[in-house]
Amino acid sequence: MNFKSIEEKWQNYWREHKTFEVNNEGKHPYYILVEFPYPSGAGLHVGHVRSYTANDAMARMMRMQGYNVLFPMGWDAFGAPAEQYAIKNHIHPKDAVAENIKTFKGQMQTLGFSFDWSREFSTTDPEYYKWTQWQFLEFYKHGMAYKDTIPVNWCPKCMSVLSNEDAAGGVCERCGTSVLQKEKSQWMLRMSNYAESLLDGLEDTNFAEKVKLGQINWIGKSTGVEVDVDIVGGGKFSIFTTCIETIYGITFFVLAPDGKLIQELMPRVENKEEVLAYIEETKKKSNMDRTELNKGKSGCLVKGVEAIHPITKETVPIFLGDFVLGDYGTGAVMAVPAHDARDYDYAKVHDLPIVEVITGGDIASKAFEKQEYLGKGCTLVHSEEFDGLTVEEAKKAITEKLVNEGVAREVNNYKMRDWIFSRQRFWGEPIPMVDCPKCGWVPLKESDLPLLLPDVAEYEPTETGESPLAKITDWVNTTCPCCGGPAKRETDTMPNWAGSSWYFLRFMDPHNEQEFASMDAMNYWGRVDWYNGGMEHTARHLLYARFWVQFLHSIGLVPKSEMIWTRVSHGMVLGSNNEKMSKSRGNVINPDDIVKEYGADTLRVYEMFMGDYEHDAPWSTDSLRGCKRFLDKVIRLKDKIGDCSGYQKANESLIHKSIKKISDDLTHMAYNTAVSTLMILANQYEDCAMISKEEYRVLLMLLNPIAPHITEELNESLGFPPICESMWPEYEEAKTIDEEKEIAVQVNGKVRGTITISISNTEEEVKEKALNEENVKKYTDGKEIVKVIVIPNRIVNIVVK
RNA sequence: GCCCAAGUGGCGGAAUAGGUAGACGCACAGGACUUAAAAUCCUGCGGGUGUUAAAGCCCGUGCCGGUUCAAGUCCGGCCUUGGGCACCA
Repeated sequence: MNFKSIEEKWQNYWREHKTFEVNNEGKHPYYILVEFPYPSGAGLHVGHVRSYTANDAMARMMRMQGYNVLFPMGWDAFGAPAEQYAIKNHIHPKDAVAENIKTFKGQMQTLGFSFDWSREFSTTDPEYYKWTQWQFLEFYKHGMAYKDTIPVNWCPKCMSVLSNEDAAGGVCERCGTSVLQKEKSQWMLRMSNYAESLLDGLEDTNFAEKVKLGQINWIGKSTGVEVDVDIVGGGKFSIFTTCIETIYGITFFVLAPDGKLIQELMPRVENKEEVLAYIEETKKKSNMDRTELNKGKSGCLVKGVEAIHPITKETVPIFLGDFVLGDYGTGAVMAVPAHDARDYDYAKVHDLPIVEVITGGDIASKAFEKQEYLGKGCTLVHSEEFDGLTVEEAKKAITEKLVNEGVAREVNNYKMRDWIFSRQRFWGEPIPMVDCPKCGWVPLKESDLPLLLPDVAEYEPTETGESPLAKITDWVNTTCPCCGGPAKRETDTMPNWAGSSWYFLRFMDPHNEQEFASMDAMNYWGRVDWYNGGMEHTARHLLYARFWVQFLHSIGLVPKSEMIWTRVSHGMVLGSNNEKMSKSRGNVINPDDIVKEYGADTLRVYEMFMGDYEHDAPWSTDSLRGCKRFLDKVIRLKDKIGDCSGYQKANESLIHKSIKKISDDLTHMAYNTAVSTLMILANQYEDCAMISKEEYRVLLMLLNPIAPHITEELNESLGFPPICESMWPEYEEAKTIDEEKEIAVQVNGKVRGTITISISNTEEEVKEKALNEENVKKYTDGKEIVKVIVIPNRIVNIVVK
């Protein structure tokens, strides 16, 4: 059989019959979403094929089960690679993107994915990014977007700001360059306002546990106490601590060199030169230096400014140290070297006293920290009236005392910061804001959206790190939407995560010109029922998307605060050498080559069969050939069709079991066992002298979601209506049970034989059969039978003494 | 350092609720068909022991213990490998 022409034939059939296009009406809406790709120049990866096939199989089956399945596809096409490519090749990114989309879409179509192409869009379409800009203005109008000069993650190679999420680990997500800190004026979204709500909202989702945990860790909530500390001679600052029980152990305070506090204190500082030099030194260090290379605890004493201990009122010195971060907590910490490893190291380096306030550790050698002392019944010392209390009692009592005195508050802090929303790039959504010398920052009028990207010849960032848009003066110079006077446009663009933060809403209503999506459409679909994507997006895309939705919900623009119900992830397809596929490793498999040589159906079956969907799996062309053999066998089975009313009984229970198993597996990501069940069924048919048309068709129907082309072709050749227009086979529970079954008989937990039982056998009958089994008798003869355990339909265990 | 996931044949991997460990496939070996090759079909395939052949027996799911009639699965303690976070007070 010529798979190429069969595949084309059915792909055309589906297109012409609009088989997979859905309306926003009808019973049982179900929204299956697989992350839309960034259409890179490399084309579709076999990894894409794995997740698309899996979700396609689920979508195809559910359609046949009567669901109105929304299974859309689009393009996340803004971003650095397109821009880099444009710089290199001097073509407009939009042309490069159009070319890549064409390639991707063509590849997807040759693989037969049942996407509803009538809903396709790209984040780079003005009709789409108009609404991304519109939503940014909503953030702005509700005080959720603001401009601030802050030290930001700066990639010197990309010459752009990175969000904390993009700079995880202190290196640029794109190019791996070590990230520097740089003061820049940036648009920010107040994501930290939603920290608690993003934690709580996880309750309203069905995300995989590891995804929830990933988000919880990234948000990084810690509960503690903020304490005011008076400064000798007037003034005060605050510190945040989760270990208030150690407050009597304070021997110094440490301020962040990049924080605002030290700047305020500067006039009173006696060793200004030394302090300023240290601040400068810190700025020059990249994140890497600060974390990896600099655990030596650098810092310097701030002379002339001393603190007063909040309880003992003793005078305590203040230091600077870059292990304290300016943008976490209050940018200042109480240092208790006896009970915190960082403080301990700092004290050792700077020769400061160490005072033990919790018993049980060995302060002479190292700090006795909370993870060691909590919950062990350790008690306080050197802590005045709190001496003798356990750590847990003291935590409560000291907090109470300070709160009552009005010098402390219980607070939560989060590692997650506000979202840095500016990028100094060309290829992104322009931020629709205008800077007017009279009116300040003014949003564009809604009627002026979309604010289009201009056509330019150069895409390189400027030498000062400004966006290439800054060079286009006739675009930059505009009039103020407020006063009409001359003003300048914002030249930064939005990060690549903006468009993907709400695309799943647009798919519900992709052609709406009045709204980003109508409430009716969103109410109809409800939410994304099933969202499949990579684990690497847990702390970024998925978090941004949830934040975006929660904000839109808070202003009444989306129906639910969580618009994504189940989130699952897939494993990678590795090279045959078990390493990540990459050009440099020379282990890349191009899906086009496989489709050409083996056909789309074979590739689809293989990728479903290759292993546990959620885990990485290495590529094996040998195994792929095995899947080709399986499909060939299915084709050959057609020759066995005949009149065989006498044989049908033998297959009946296996057929019912197979329907049950595959229906179940395709919705539980057990694709590999679904394929093996199909193989078992085909093997069974092969052992039959003849099979009926109907039996054969069940196999075709069950295999169809995974191998849609060949099954449609075989089905048609038998004169049946197309599978994609038929109902999914149903099974009867009663018929999934075997009449007869072989079960094991154990003696003292060791298998000594097997017996064949029938469903009509009573427990007594089963017991008797077991006791009479030849080999079993060898082990029971002359022994006392203590008891016989019969697990119906499973096993018998005879306990002897 | 902290958090998560995973360790099962030569390989990818199966094993609902604890109930015959190794389904299904790959690779390999032997055989059939063929002038030959391909394709296809049959047989074997964890280790050891045993036998003309079998039956049978012993060991076996990273390691050490435990619970149970019964442990790949549950509990305690380790080891190893991936992944994420990392001076977050």
